[in-house]
Order: sequence, then C-alpha cells, then structure tokens
Amino acid sequence: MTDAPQKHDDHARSDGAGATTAAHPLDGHLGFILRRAQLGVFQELTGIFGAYDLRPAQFAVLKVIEARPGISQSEAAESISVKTTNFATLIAQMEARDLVRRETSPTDRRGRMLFLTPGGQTICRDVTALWADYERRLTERLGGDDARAALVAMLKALDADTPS
Amino acid sequence: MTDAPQKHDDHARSDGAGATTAAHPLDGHLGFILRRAQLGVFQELTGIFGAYDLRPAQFAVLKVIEARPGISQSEAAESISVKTTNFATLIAQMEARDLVRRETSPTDRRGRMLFLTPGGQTICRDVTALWADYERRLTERLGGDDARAALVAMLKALDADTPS
DNA sequence: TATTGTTATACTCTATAACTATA
DNA sequence: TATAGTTATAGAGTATAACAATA
Repeated sequence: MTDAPQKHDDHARSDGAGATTAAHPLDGHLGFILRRAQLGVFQELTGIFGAYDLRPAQFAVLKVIEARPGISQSEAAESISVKTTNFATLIAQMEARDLVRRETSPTDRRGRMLFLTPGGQTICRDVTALWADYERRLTERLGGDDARAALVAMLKALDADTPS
Repeated sequence: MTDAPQKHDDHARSDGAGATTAAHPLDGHLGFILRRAQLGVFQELTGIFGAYDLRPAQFAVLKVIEARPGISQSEAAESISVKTTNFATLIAQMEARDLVRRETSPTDRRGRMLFLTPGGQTICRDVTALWADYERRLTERLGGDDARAALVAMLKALDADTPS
C-alpha cells in the first residue's frame, strides 16, 4: 500500500493529525484531473481488451479501417492523431499479427491501402462488443446520456480546436 | 500539413467527394476523446511552462512540496500518482537544478524530507500565476464555473475511485 | 521482516532526422 | 520539388526486480 500503481487512493481530507491538510494541492488543476481520468479509463480499457492483446491505439486502428476499408496510412494515422512515422511501426506489428493487410495503391504506387483481414474483422467485432459494453457502464457512472453528451462537449471545448 | 502533430484537424464531416464519411469512427469513444483533451491541455501547459523548462509533473511536485514542506518522498510520490521508484529520478533531477532540497528525516533516517529552495519557491510562485491564468481561460472555454464544476465531477466519476 | 529510497532495466508513446520510392 | 512511407534514434512516462540502509 505504498506505491500507487498509477491509481490514487485517498487524498484531500483531514489527515487525522489535526492539520486538516486542505484539499489536494492539485485539486483545482484541471490538467491533472483530466490526466488521471484518462489514465484510469485507458487502464480499464487495456484490462478489458487484454484477452485479445490489443492496446487502445490498436483498437482505434481496427475501427478506422473498419469504417473506411482501403484508407491510406497517412489518413488513418491522422485520424487517430498518431504521426505517420510511428504509425508505420504500429501497423507493421498489426500486419505481422495478421490483423490488417496492406495493398499498394494502384493509382499512386507510394500509397498503401489498409484492409482488415478476416481475423482482424473478427477481433474488431468481438472487441467492439466489449467496448460498447464498457461505454455503457461509463455512461451510467456519468449519470446518463445527457451527462455524457455534456462531458463530450466540454472535452471538445478543452481541445481548443473547434473553430471560433 | 500531413503529420498531425499530436493534434487533430478536421474530421467527421462530408468529405467533399459525396461520400459523407459519417462521424468519426472514434467519436463515440470516450477514452479517445478524453485522451485528446488531456494531450491538448498538457501540450498547452508544457508550452506555457516552457520558459521555465518545467514539465507538468515537475510543477506538480513543486505544488505538493509548497503545500506540505517536509513531506516525505513516498507521500509526495503517491499524491501525484507516480511510483516511488520513478519519483526518485524525478526528484533527483529537480534537486540537481536546485529547485528542491532534501533532508534526512531526524525521526526515521530512511526518510527524506522535501523542501523548496528559494529558487524553487520563486519558480513555483511565477508558474502558479501562469497556471492560474491558464485555468481561468479553460474555465471560460468551458462556459464558466458551474460548467467546470460539472466537468470535474464527471471526471472524478470516470476515475472509478470515489467510494460508493 | 517490513519500509524508504535507490539503481538498473524494459517497454510504450511521442518526437525529429534521414532515407527510399514514387509523383 | 513534394509526398507516402520507412528506418533509426532519442526522450519522456511507466512498470518490475534487486538492492542498501534503516526500522
């Protein structure tokens, strides 16, 4: 009970010695609250996907290819916010595991078109079910669909992207 | 404009070719939305703290020591959700930069008590001002204090920690 | 025997630079 | 010259194991 395995335990309370340790020095710090929530969710996701040895980013790749078979590597990389240089490694590993297949684009022989293999489709379908289940539980924790929609809207506002 | 430097551009819209690319395959995926918001905020924070060559975790250490001078390494590590083994490296770097000072605890000679040096106090004060400013801007983006409070409550709910 | 802190190590994620093959 | 993809590499972040000093 000493190490905090990427999880917090108790903080912000009276410390029992009389000093009433004020909240937590980072309790007003949105960046850290956000980080902990994100790490917590990813940790749970990794646990849920663990039986398939899939990390969140790999699942994201499956979903992107499923949605747009034949998508190029650069487009796929951009859509999951991964640099093309790192995507090359990521997709190579997934190809080695026979989850995805690459074809040279006939119209531009530099490009590689991405497809799911039958095995990739199966895993994508199975893991999607687990994922949907988990999202439903998250939505419950949040207090329902409206709360979730509000959360998503605020997260997108934080992302400082949505054009003014 | 090819690489997506840890930032997304446009997604989810008609793609101009008539295919109306549906939303984004990850748009319903809370984990990814959370991750992008967190990365965006940390990126902005790193930029803001950049002049002081402080990363978010280092700033967190300063704040924790400021709040509780003399705190032990294990307590400080736990309060920012970093393993003690990694905290050792982190704090050693900050000591080398003369931001913090370590004293052997008189009551338990295994323990090290942490303090801010005068330089550390100065940086902590200056960066706290920048940080508070940034938090205010974030709160505005969110739509005010109430929205922010709602966000924090939901993020904590996601963290699956708050005792039932 | 348990705890505090340290070192060594490893794996993932992210980033830059240099390269190839096409265009 | 510019683009799609690759390789090599480097830095953070996070994890485990083994250890020293102290309790």
